[in-house]
Amino acid sequence: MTQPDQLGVVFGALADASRRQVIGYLSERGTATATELTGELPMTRQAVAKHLATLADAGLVESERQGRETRYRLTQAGSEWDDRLDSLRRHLERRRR
Amino acid sequence: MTQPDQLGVVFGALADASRRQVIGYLSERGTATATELTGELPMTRQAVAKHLATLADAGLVESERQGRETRYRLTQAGSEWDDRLDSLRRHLERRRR
DNA sequence: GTAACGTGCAACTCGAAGGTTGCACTGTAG
DNA sequence: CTACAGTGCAACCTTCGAGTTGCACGTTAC
Repeated sequence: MTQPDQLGVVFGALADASRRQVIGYLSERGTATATELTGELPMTRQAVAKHLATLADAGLVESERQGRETRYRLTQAGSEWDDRLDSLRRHLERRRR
Repeated sequence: MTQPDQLGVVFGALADASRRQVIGYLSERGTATATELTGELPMTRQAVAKHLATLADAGLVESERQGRETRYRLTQAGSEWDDRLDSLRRHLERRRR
């Protein structure tokens, strides 16, 4: 248990609904800044920035600074998880009825 | 965000390495009691029991009391996740090299 | 009946997670 | 050059999660 536990970090990142929402948003829009995302979530910019940092730690998101703004986008792993999340949601829908 | 968030509960349950270990163990053995599992993990029986409760809340595990012991086993959803975890681990292995 | 086993419940500690505010810094627009 | 937009950093608060100990209760064995 003293090992990195990559899987745990990823699941931990995906456990939060706000972060999954960010993934969905980035999947639609391609890229976004923390400030832009703040308009979509009921929290401050700094809170959003923390979520983005968590997603980045999990390797689901990457950032690039352009001038005075920092743009975030999904990594390959992040896109894959966006797809898996869709599948899972459909799976749950089916099971529930 | 005030909704049940099933997915969040499941991911939260899977985020812990000990709990993923329990899932693997139940997948191999079929069933186990909290006391049995305590032999496999570096923690007390009560801690294991809490993990099992978390897994049960997520719908990954179910329990049945038989006399003085309570036996746990994977639900259908739990078995599916055991498979997905295997796939994910292989996926990560490939990506890493 | 009594002793031992397996469990469940409650109270507690400790650290991390999610969120906030305040401020300093760096670009860009006039 | 000045003002403002966009960040990043740090301190703080509060809640939750993981783990512990202690104890009471039902079940099996002798």
